Amino acid sequence: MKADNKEAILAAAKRTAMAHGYAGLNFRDLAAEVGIKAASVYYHFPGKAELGVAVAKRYWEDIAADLDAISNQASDPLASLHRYPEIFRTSLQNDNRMCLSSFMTAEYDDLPDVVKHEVRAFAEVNVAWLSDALTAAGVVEAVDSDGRAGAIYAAVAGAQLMARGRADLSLFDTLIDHYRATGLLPA
Amino acid sequence: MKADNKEAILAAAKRTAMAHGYAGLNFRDLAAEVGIKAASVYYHFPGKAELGVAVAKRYWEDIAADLDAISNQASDPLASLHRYPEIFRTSLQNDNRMCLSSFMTAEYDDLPDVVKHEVRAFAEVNVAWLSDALTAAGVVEAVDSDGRAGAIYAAVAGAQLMARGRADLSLFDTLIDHYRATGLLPA
DNA sequence: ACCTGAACACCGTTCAAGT
DNA sequence: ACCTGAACACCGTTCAAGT
Repeated sequence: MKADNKEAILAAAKRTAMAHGYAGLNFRDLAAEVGIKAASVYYHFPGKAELGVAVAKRYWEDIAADLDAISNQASDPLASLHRYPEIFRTSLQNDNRMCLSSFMTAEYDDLPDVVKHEVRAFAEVNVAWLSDALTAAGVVEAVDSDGRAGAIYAAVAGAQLMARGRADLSLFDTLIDHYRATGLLPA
Repeated sequence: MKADNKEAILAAAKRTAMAHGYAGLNFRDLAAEVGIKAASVYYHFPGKAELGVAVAKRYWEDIAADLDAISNQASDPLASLHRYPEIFRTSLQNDNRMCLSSFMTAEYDDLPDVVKHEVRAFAEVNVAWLSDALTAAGVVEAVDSDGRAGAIYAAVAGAQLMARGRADLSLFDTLIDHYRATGLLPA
């Protein structure tokens, strides 16, 4: 059990940050969830900034793995693109949680610099994946792929935020449908 | 000066909430900004929930007035629609602040119910305005205008969030350009 | 190596008391 | 009507001490 406590803290922190943000992370509650004392958390993470870094990094690594899985499973780049919104849909399905990175982007002004870097890394991972898929699918010229990828990422993140505000998963699906119908996302 | 303190608190709270969210509002700092003691703020607002309601309500009222001004100044509905992103651009221009409602939507799980209602009102005001403009401009059938309006609102809010994360106003403009190029926003 | 109890400073909030 | 001082509970953090 001992060696797993650091992992358990990270997992609990990830769930908490996806619902309450960086500001919502606190060592006492985290410790209680894991079954240790608040002071013990400091053995694994020297401070809140370092915990924040570890959580945000773990988050984009997990998403990067999910995106990889989509790329590998999909029959072609267009099929991959079609599945992209699933990443954000899954969070909403999980008790109306949201992208940890979107939440922390809102909290930008209150984030330690080291955490900011991991939050940006999440956006970069998403944009890079989308950019590759868009180019491979022949949806855009390679020169324009990053810009279009950013637009898709921003729009899908916005759709997740709006759907969370109404606690309505079907609204997310409707918004994505509209992105497809208007041509932002390939149909 | 006395009668103005409530107004001064609201103004300071609005600025704070646009940078640090509902969680970032605190009576000590607000009081210091206004030049009174923290306990005095409780004379004007019985608690944080009531302050949150007043701030969120004031926020969407202000935006509703801005939207009205756009409608009245613009030569036609299409010109109105073209100016819509200005609303979100202005916040970023103001020290990289963001839409108070987007921030609070992220904080959804930690919001008192009364505050949630005002946050939803903001989205409704925006969607209703967009829906009217879209219909009047003949961009969509009246039946589809609400869905399309929601998609535009979500996408523009997402663009603001992403641009804030990079503290880069020009990124916001680029994203909006892409929404226009792909057809989500009328060109 | 991993955990804990006890303590500190700080902040959100309350409230009885002031003018 | 409007404001304040003093207090309370809570949280992030530290650290000496435990096994």
